[in-house]
Amino acid sequence: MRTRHNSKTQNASSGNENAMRAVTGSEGGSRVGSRKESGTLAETSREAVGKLLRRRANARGSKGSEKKDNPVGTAKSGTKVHENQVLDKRVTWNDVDAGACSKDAIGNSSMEVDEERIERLQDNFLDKSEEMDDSDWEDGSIPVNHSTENDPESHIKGVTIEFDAEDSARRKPVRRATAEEKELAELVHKVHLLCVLARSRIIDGACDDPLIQASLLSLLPAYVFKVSEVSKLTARALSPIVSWFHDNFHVRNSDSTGRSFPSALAYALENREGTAEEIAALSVALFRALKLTTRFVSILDVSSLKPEADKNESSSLDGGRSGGIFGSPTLMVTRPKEVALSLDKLISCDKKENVCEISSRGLSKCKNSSPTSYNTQSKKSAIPDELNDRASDSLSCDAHCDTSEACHSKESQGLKRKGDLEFETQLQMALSATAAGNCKSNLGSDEKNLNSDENVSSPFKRMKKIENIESSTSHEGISTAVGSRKVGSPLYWAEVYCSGENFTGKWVHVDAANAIIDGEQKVEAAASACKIALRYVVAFAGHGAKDVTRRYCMKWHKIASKRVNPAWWDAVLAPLRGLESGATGGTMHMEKNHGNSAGNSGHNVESSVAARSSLEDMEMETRALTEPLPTNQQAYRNHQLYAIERWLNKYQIIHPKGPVLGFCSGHPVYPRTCVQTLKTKERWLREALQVKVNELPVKVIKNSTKLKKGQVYEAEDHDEVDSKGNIELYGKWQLEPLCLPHAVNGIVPKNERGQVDMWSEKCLPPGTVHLGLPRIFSVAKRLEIDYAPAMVGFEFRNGRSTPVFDGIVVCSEFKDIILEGYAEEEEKRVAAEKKRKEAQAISRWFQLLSSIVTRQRLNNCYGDGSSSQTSRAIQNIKNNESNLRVGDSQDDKQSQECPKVDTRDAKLDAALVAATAEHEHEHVYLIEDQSFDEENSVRTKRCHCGFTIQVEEF
DNA sequence: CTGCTTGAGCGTTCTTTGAGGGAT
DNA sequence: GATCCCTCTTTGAACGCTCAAGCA
Repeated sequence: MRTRHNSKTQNASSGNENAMRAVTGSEGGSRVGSRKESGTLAETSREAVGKLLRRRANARGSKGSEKKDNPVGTAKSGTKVHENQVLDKRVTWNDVDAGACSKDAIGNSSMEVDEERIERLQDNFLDKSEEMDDSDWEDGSIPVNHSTENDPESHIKGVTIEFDAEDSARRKPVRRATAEEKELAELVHKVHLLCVLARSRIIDGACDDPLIQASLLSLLPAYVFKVSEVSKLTARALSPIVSWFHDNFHVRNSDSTGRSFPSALAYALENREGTAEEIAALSVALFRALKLTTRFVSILDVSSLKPEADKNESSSLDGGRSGGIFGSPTLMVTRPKEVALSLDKLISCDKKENVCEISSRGLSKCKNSSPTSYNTQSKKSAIPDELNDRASDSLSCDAHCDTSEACHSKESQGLKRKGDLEFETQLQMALSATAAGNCKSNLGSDEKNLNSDENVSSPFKRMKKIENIESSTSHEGISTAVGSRKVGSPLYWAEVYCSGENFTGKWVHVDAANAIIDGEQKVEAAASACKIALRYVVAFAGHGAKDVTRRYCMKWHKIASKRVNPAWWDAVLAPLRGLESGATGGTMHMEKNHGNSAGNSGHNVESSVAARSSLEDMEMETRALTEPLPTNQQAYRNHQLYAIERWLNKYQIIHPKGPVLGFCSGHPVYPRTCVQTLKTKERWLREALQVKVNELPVKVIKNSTKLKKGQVYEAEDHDEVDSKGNIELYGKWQLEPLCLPHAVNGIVPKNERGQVDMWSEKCLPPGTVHLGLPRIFSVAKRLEIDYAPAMVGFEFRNGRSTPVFDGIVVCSEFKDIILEGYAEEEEKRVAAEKKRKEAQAISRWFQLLSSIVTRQRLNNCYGDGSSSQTSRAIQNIKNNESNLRVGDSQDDKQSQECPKVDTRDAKLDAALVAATAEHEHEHVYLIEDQSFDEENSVRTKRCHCGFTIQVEEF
């Protein structure tokens, strides 16, 4: 009885009604039910739910096969049941939604569900439900909603569907993003990118605020000032200032005060604590105040370029973030509950030589000896305090600082959020991946390692346990990993130009908030641990920007596909790049240093800036060209640098076969530059290239296209299936420039079809010209000059491809003659065309006037009420005509209702209106009232009512 | 958990050179 | 009878890219 269409209508039109009814037990759905042929929706739902419950009771354990061997009824009834499930799902979601307003209805006050998210889920579901087949319906257990147990009817009406996660995952319909969705995602990505770029420029601008800088300088102890006096700045020299900054400024739980960024920065400075963004900005401001060439660097964490990516994330990850671009960590209003957990753990274990560690001793000393820093934190909530403690402890690499203890300490205050656990696990993983074994010296014993191993697993297990607990309560089908993602992630830092590094100078990564110097290699791992896509790392200075992703990204091939079209991105950054290089190169400090370091006083500022910029570009280029070989084969499919033969497509080949750069799963890896594209002879011809004599095809592939009937017969007759069934391909190295036969004796060399294929100008036979003019072939024909139609391509018309011609090809010597002839011909043609049009116009006028006269005569003879309509129509035509001649700008409606005439006499106007309205007036054109304009051959006839008509006389 | 293989879905690219019937 | 002009059935198959599932 009911069809899918029915279901959709209900979903779309009465979802809320269903929800209300389900929750409150009201009769809100009766209107919907009345649309059905028999039974209300409620009844149908009840019946279906009952069936479902029976089915589950009878056939539990055969979820997958339920559809096939439905024990209840026919396929039709199966559809019916599924449909009710759909309705019930909506009911449940709406329950949740409604529950946000009236918790008592649900009785589950602990349920924290983002309404927006639910709406999106509903929308997604509605969208998808339209596309789903019957096979896509999911089964689910249906416990009675206890919240409504007071209502006797609600046992059935208020139904909660318990989603079987495993089942739904297994049977999740494969739905791929459409082109439209992809386009939308790309647009959102671009807009988001621009927004975040603009935001970062604002931050960068705020870092230049002289007041902020002066305030920071006033706080600075004398010993730190030395850094500004160093002639050849090195990363190590930055250590004291970074240490001081780290001790005095803290990342705190953000509050959305809604301040503008500059005032928020001032506020953060005053309180010596702020968001990660603010603290990073303050560090940049401090460095700039010390006349260090400094950039503000940010990971532009924007919405995904792919439509599905965000959806997947949203369904499984951070609910707060998942709301598209607005949930991003680079919010205009900072997100709540940001935890100041940091990368401190990472640095503590990194013993890399070029990393300047901040001594934990110094920190603890500072903690103990300077109570001011604690005083400033007195306003903080307990959690950030504890987290700071934890972070500090971890920094000191103390045995007591491990995550397990953090867990335990946290545990003592109640259950830790699953998100925090997840994050810690991720951080642990990143830590172990990036700095495995580096802690040995501090930890001192294997026991510690064992401990740490245990600790890695411990929160993980715990998290799973919590997951189980939460899923068992099954109050919400949505992941509760809220806030787990991108917390404490490295999103902002500074880059300080150190002229004393690397002989030529170097931009050094400085994350003052986390007390990390020169930790550029750790950014990727840390970002990965925090599930941040490291797609765009942009450095800002002087309101300009430069993409420095290459410096922080070791696996470019992984992110290249996640970045926007490079041409667009380059165009966006083009105007900013100049500003940035201008700002980072023009300081006195730099000039002095460069002069000293280069030891060449002849260098001026501009050249040094250019040199610095190009050196950095070279550095990043070098990184691009020296990317390590991927270890998995898939990565070679579209790798920009490397290729393996296996992933080439049918028109590609490795030539020459060398050098072999390495091996991946036994496959030799070649440079991508060795990949050559092959084409057929005909295809090369289009590029004005021909295969050299005696060259054999480098590759032969099967022609899989089906031959037409005639061709098949022909092929069979001549036994040429093999020769025709293969496609011979040639490489570029087998080619030479196209050498077409020269035109001789005014004869154009043609192909077998008697034409010239004009794929490009290069395809033109020597001694000929292409005249791409319409109808020019007739001139050549008339002048008896040899020519060939110029075919410029194909187009599909009426289901088949047809050649497209554009003019002709003739020998050069006839070009002028033909063009002259063409000009004459065109002149004649234009004249003839004009003549024809005039004749046509005369003919049409004659027809029109004859018609009018005839109608008028008939009207005079036989006119009565019946003809009034025609008469009115003629009248209107006349009136409009007269209006047009007057050039009145009034609109049509007005001209029809209140026709204007040549004369402005109001009385006549009124008379005309009256006459027109009553259709009783008959115009009379007296000869003495007529005038004739000889110049234009126009005769103007006037009626005594004021109506005029102009007639063209020939 | 990661990487590989395989299969499927979807979008893009490539293909490619009339015939018949009515009017003039 | 020759020639011109208009309309008809407005492709569809292969390939490449991407993703998900299954497996090791």
